[in-house]
Amino acid sequence: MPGQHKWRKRIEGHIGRWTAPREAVLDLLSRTSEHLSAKEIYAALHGKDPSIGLTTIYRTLDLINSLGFIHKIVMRDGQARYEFRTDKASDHHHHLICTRCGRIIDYSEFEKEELELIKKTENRLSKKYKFYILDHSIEFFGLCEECRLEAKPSDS
Amino acid sequence: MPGQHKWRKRIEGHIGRWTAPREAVLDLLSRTSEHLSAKEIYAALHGKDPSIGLTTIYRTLDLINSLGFIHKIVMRDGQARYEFRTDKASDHHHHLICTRCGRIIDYSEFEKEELELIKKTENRLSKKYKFYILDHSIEFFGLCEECRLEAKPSDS
DNA sequence: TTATTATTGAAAACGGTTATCATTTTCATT
DNA sequence: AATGAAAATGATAACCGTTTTCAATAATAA
Repeated sequence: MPGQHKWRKRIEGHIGRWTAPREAVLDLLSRTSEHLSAKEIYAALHGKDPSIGLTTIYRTLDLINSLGFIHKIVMRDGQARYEFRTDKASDHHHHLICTRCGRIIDYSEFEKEELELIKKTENRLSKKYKFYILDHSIEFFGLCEECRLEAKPSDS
Repeated sequence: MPGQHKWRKRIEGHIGRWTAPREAVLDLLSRTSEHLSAKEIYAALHGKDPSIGLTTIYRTLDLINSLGFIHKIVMRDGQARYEFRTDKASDHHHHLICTRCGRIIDYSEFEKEELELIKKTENRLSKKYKFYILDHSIEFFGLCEECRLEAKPSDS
């Protein structure tokens, strides 16, 4: 199934050998808007093809993360979650994270103002602290609607 | 040594029983500007008083974190670090994190503009996503001066 | 001082992730 | 298409930060 995915030609050839597990992981992540954990990815893929191993999921995620094709988010419980990175600039977004159920909402609204301030701040911080800034993250923590209706706030 | 610390009267009485380990952890965190891990706190305190256990460090950190006296940051490697929270509003700050050596730099400059935008964004996001926002975090990732001079960028 | 009950420390368990290593697969070269 | 060297894989064990368990200890109210 060559050329099936828009992202394939962008990624193939920059990733070592093109193997079934690597394609499967990229395919799965590219199709979902969820922020999947390694275990969740393993469960999904192992269901279809029991020959795939959890170790390879981790290795593949490491690889494509270090190459910048996905984005790794470390949750407050120490578990990592992953999301596909498109090549569109509009892909950039931040997160609302529910501290009770762990749900993650992406938002990319208000980007212009935010981006402007971020850039300005980056410049200033770079100079002042002689820090070479490569990336940033903005996260809001709180309760999603469902959890707010049910619950007492959890820890943070 | 009662009343020795400014923070003591703020905290004592909201923390269950006032025990030696709890005072020691609070004391240590209040004296440093570093972002210590549980292990580092354990090493420091166990050195002076070998009767203190790592378990208690974790439990104490959990307790005072959930009471809001310290702030817990989960690093990208999954390890948590903790910093004391003063009662001053000026305490609020964000982080520059070196992805190579793990060094954390606090910054609180440019807070006015940032805070303004954050508040506005919070309001909009709260409404749009019906999300009750309790906290936020802004982090910049990159290389500190020392690491930039030496190294090839690491993963992120 | 005593009784009650929270807190503690040691050890074992836990959960996500990483290292080990023998086997399998890819792919450039025939 | 067949070969072979190197890369990638999967099962297992190890790792490491954190949490649970449980009997012993210490803090507070009476």
